Amino acid sequence: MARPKNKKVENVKPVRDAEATQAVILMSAEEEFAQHGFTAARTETIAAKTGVAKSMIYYYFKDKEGLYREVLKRSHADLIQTLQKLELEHLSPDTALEIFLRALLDCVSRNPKLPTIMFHEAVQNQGKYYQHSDSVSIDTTLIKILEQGVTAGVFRQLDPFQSAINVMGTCLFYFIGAGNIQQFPQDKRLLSKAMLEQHTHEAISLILAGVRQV
Amino acid sequence: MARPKNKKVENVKPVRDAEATQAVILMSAEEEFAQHGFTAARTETIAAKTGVAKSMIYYYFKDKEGLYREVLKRSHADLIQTLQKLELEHLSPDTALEIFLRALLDCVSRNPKLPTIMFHEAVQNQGKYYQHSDSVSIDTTLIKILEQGVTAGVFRQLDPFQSAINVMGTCLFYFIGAGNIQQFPQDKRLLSKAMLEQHTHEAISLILAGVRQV
DNA sequence: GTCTATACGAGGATAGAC
DNA sequence: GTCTATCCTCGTATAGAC
Repeated sequence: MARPKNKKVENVKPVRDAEATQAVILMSAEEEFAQHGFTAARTETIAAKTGVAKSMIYYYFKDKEGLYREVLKRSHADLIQTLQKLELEHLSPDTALEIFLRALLDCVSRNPKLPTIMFHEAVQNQGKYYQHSDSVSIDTTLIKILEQGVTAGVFRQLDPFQSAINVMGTCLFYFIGAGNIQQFPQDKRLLSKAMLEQHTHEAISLILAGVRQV
Repeated sequence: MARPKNKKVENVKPVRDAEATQAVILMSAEEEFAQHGFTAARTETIAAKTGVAKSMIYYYFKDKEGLYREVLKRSHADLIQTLQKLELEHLSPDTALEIFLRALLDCVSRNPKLPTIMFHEAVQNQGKYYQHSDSVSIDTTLIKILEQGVTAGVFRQLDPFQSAINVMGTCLFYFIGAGNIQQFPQDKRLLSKAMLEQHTHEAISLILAGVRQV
């Protein structure tokens, strides 16, 4: 059976599309790093899931660390940007908090791997691949909101620093446990659209009720 | 300067105390596994921090996995036991919740490495080293308390399952971030006694206020 | 029980053909 | 740009002396 000439129907692999190749590597790498962290991640596993040769990783990203840095950068980009353009200054603390939380939860719902990536980076590498701007500034924003709420009297007497951490925990821990608890029947997977929306709602309710002055 | 005879002051190492050797290995291993998880942990690093030879790990624990299992078991023992003997059945849901939370936070404050060990196990290994009894039962207890509180009307309308996860997050996330955020001046280390007590207080306050019916 | 030395496999990285 | 084949370091695990 003859094929149309000038068309490689069989042997689809050598597409020679640089962008596409990088994209699949990055996607596979994000998954691997999210589950295992930098050290325990295997370049071979990353390559295997893409279909492209392992050496492509080194061609495009120099080495494992280069790939890791790129994954870290891209994973955080969306979150950083979203939170930066929030304009919370002129809002009341409780509205600001709700908007902040909704934005945060939207981001991580879109990219559920982000919390585990952050976690591995924080625990394993003590955050050494983070620029001082990144996740630090996230917490700073939240601390400020809480501080203003306390002084304004709309939030109860809480420690802004400690509470900021706990609030983040309420939002993000869900995604850390997700991998472990997801062996559930039906459409109760923790990362299904319905469950993610519910988590967003539940987390925001819990936090707002938790900080409010009674 | 002569030393008392029959006393090895110099060359302290060959003590030949089996229990002591195992103990130092386990302590060092717990630290290493807490930071890096099973795969990324290095037996050489574990041994180096103890002063005993690397081969002692294999002598006492067969292999890296055997050591890991033992660390896992011991780390969880305290928590499992403490929560099992709580007797929460005859208490009102809000009192039960507070007691449960205080017990949980006491345990993890005594052993701050536990949350990161759990985390690594959940994310990296998808909980495969867990028996079905362990951390699952922790959450089950919490879910039951929340359910009873909702039906009794003392808690607001919340989803017990989702809220249980979020409550755990409020308590435990602190310890996950601790390694990363601890570069703080003075006695503001996140794992200092004062800060741990404050965290216990802040977390309980946030949760109780967050679930209560208004 | 403890150590040193070493075997062996896994995994990161490179060379060179196509 | 992509692949295959190979190198070599690092890390687990064992052998054997003390």
